[in-house]
Amino acid sequence: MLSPTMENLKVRRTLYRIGELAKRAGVTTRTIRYYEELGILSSPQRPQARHRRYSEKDLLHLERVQQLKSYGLTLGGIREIFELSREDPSGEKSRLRLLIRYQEKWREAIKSKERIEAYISDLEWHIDQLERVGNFQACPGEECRSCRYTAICKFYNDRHSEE
Amino acid sequence: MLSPTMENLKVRRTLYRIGELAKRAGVTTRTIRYYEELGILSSPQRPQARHRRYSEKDLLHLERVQQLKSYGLTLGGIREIFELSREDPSGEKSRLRLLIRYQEKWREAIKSKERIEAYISDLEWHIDQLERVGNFQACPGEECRSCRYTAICKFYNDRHSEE
DNA sequence: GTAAACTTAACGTGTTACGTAAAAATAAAT
DNA sequence: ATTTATTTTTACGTAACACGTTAAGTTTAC
Repeated sequence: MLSPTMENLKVRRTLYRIGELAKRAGVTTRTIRYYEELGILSSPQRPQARHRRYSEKDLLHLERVQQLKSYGLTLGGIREIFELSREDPSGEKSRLRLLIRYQEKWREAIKSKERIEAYISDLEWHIDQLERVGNFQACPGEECRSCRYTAICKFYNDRHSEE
Repeated sequence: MLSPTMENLKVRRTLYRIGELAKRAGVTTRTIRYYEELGILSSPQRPQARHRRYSEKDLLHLERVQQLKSYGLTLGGIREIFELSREDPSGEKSRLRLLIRYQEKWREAIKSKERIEAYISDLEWHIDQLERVGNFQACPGEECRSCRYTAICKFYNDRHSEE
């Protein structure tokens, strides 16, 4: 465990102003202030309550935001994730609540994944159709009756097999 | 092949006005007109150039829109898909162009899938942390140095192992 | 012939993720 | 001690998205 003095030196050596933090993270200062406003980045220390000063840690947080954004999360979703992280999981009860909320997010993500997998299957059907020369079928369409692949085609077939 | 007369009878028997089509598809009339405006649904026939009349086929198209929406596509993306479907793939050249564009969409979808899979892994890491009682690590954070799971942690470790 | 449904046109809404001044204060450089 | 650069807050602007909501008139159904 490092002494407080050493930690302080270490931190103080790498204090950025907002412009430099922005440059390092590849965003604008507006973005950083906006994230602070949304509660995504915590308000940094300000010597004499003036300009913001950022540490290496703040840079990491900002990069974590970029990473979560790359997953396709909105800023709202990212804030929720960060709120989870900020919760104190020391008590057994709060740890369990936290676990449950992470699991909820997991289930949501699994659903998104399933949706996109259905879309991919759909596209693959079209690609397969196109690869068999001269056998292309539009979906939905009159020509598509023999297809049992998608829900729509199934619906179409069902409706026309009545009567 | 059915005679034109029979086809006409068949079609005429199932002509909907916009309100009924909306009810059947579970949308509002505004939505239907909006889709027409965007070129997602083609303009339906209008006897004496007055009110819109929709066939069973139009209902299928509308349901196809719902399906594509359920995949997470925007209306813009759906329009693009429909534009592909409308292209005539009879010529070898246009069939190939069509194939390529579908493959582009496929690659995009695969990327989306990869993004969400990364997010799921991320969540699973957190859940795993929480399931080991008393061993929770925030990300990013001081406590997280031992983690080699995410890019951020790796970055964090790299930076602090210099010197 | 009256009520219900439809027509177009156009403005409104709420969310998202910032951009872009403006005017004043502060920090850095010389 | 200036001058210059950067940062501060406040606040209006924006552009896409997917419709909602009048409004005022027209058509269709009963």
